Amino acid sequence: MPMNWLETSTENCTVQRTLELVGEKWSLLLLRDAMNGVRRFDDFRRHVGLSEAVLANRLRKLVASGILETVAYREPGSRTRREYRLTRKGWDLWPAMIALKQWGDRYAADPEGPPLEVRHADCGEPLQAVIVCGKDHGPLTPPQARTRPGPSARPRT
Amino acid sequence: MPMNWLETSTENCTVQRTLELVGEKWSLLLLRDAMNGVRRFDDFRRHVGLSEAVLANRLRKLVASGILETVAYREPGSRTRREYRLTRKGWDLWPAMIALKQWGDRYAADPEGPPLEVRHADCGEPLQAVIVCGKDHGPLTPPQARTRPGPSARPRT
DNA sequence: CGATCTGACTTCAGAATATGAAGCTAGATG
DNA sequence: CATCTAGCTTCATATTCTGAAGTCAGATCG
Repeated sequence: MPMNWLETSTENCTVQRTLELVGEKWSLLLLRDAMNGVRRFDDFRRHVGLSEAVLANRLRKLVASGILETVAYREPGSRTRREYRLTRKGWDLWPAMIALKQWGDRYAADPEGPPLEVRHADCGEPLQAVIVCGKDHGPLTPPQARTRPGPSARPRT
Repeated sequence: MPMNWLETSTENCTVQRTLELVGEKWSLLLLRDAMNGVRRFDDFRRHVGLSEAVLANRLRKLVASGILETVAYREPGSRTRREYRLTRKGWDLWPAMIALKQWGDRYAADPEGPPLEVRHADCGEPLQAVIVCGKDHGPLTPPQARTRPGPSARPRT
């Protein structure tokens, strides 16, 4: 069992594995749009602004990993088509998306603010991503966290 | 002012701007390592496992955007060198990192668990990324959020 | 004082990935 | 049965990444 992070193999790092699924160029932007209700190939293509070849690849990959699923739909006067919807697994990336948006709102927004606001439906206050612990202590800051090797920590080869 | 997301320009989207800074391949993995105490060029290179050319580019970009800063250090018997440390702005990506790790811990970990554990120093409970609102209602789920165009929303051209 | 070592890069050729445009396909519709 | 369209594929070109080799400057060694 490695004693510190530099000696620990990153082969089974869960951040790394997450990024292998959603960390490619465009993937998180597709999920941003999906979380805002976009579902169709052409809407993704035009709104996100990526090439069709890459879009088809990314959607395939997100479906294969269970983050999106295809659902048949039919508009009157058109044939059956498939749209892409977030699964539970996909929606579980919502806190990460809000956390990225929150950072961008603070450090990268236009002076007037962000182009999209996400608020609590009940009270109208803006959302925040915070870190708490299993006993609801928090919000926590990095110095309040303790990091240790986990059960699958293996030494770097 | 656009009425819905599909008609809204993504040019000033804060998620997109965040990903332009940290969404390239390797960037978030470098920040993962930085948050775990890695500071030196060669340690990043060996532990993260990317090429030196790309590492130099990424570090330059992260320093240019104020996420990392270089600090001179000197080990006895060596010349002065520079190490890379997270700034406040860089540490503010911590909730996003924890949120990505949390998703990976749930959906992409080895059966035994993750190779790294992050717990509350005081009570030992694992950390969680949760979404709350400014009045501390929460944790919130996607259906409890309301999304609207923000102050800088512009129509798509 | 010249030779060697080391950490931190830079350069470069070849491989992988993205872009933009054109083409294909299968069910409507006229 | 010819045309239209959303949803892909294919392909040539451009960008980005990889792996290896080379550069540089300030130690230390002999």
